[in-house]
Amino acid sequence: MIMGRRWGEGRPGGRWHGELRGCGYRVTMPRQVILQVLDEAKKHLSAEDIFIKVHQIYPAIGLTTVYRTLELLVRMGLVHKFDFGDGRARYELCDGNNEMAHHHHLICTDCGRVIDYDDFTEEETELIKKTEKELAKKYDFTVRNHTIQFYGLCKKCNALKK
Amino acid sequence: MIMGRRWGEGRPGGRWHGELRGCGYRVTMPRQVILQVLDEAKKHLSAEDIFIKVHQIYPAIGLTTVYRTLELLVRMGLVHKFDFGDGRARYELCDGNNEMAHHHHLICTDCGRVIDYDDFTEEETELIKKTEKELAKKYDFTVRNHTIQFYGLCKKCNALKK
DNA sequence: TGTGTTGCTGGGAATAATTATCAATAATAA
DNA sequence: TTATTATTGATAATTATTCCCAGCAACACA
Ligand SMILES: [Mn+2]
Ligand SMILES: [Mn+2]
Ligand SMILES: [Zn+2]
Ligand SMILES: [Zn+2]
Repeated sequence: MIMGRRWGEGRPGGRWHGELRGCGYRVTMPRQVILQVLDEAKKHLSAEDIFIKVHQIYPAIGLTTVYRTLELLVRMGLVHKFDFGDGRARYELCDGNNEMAHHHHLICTDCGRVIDYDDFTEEETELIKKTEKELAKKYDFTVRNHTIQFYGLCKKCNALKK
Repeated sequence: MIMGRRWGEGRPGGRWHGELRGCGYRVTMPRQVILQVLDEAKKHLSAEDIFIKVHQIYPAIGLTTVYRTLELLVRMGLVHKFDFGDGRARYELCDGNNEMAHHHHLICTDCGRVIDYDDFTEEETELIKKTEKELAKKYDFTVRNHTIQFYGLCKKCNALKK
């Protein structure tokens, strides 16, 4: 007797089968490929970036579906949506078991460069956890995630100012 | 002999005379009124909110000028620009000597409610300062300010889920 | 206190990201 | 396999923000 294997298991985008079904959503090709693209991405992508990458794997994809799916994944808490101030949203898979660890951002207000930053000190991680707990208690607010962004001037723009 | 008083001094929007002139900018009515409105605001306003309020004081104002001025003030570091994920930017006067102290945000991903949060512990404030210093050194990045936002479910939406 | 320079403004048009519509399609339960 | 209905994709619509440019006004310098 062969052990049953759930559909999509082992396939790049099929890893999230359980997550989707668990929330009562259907496991469709667009959803799988979008998740696969997000998973393989090493940096924050815009909706259009994602559309282009998905299109190479699954040409039938529509831009609307990309937006719709991203919104869904954000609601599900699987994806982070960021705004770096350039008029388009960026998306990153939340740190699960995968590549991209949770990180914060340094954003240059001059040239728009974004630096990912994830080598937190023990102290930092600890304090954030503690703060979240306190906020939860004080405001009766269930914290699901957070964004921390530092704005200023990057190395290059700093030099240019002098 | 009467002590000279700089133009606009004492007037609500004239408080920033020095800031503007110091950067080589002209002190115009739109700029003064926009700053006055931001100063009197108790909460984060959208560009349109600001336009409407300014319009009551200075009806000749144009929406374009509001956007232009806000961009200028953000570049000058006098104003904070936020994105709460509803498609429109929000603006708050940076904590100077004035009303609104520096604060962070709790954002409900369900209903969009935004809670201002500014009763930091000594520990929190300290760590942020320390982190900024470390980042400055490590990435050669001049930190000018930061945003910290916690996403999750507010009290009301939490109750509704059950 | 005039006057010239030029930074600043306002209205309207243009742009571009995101959403809404809706008939066709395909995932899932029976 | 078949029925149900969530999901999709093309297109149109929306909407925040930016561009453009002729007229205006702040202010440096008389
Ligand atoms: Mn990132
Ligand atoms: Mn606020
Ligand atoms: Zn830069
Ligand atoms: Zn809520």
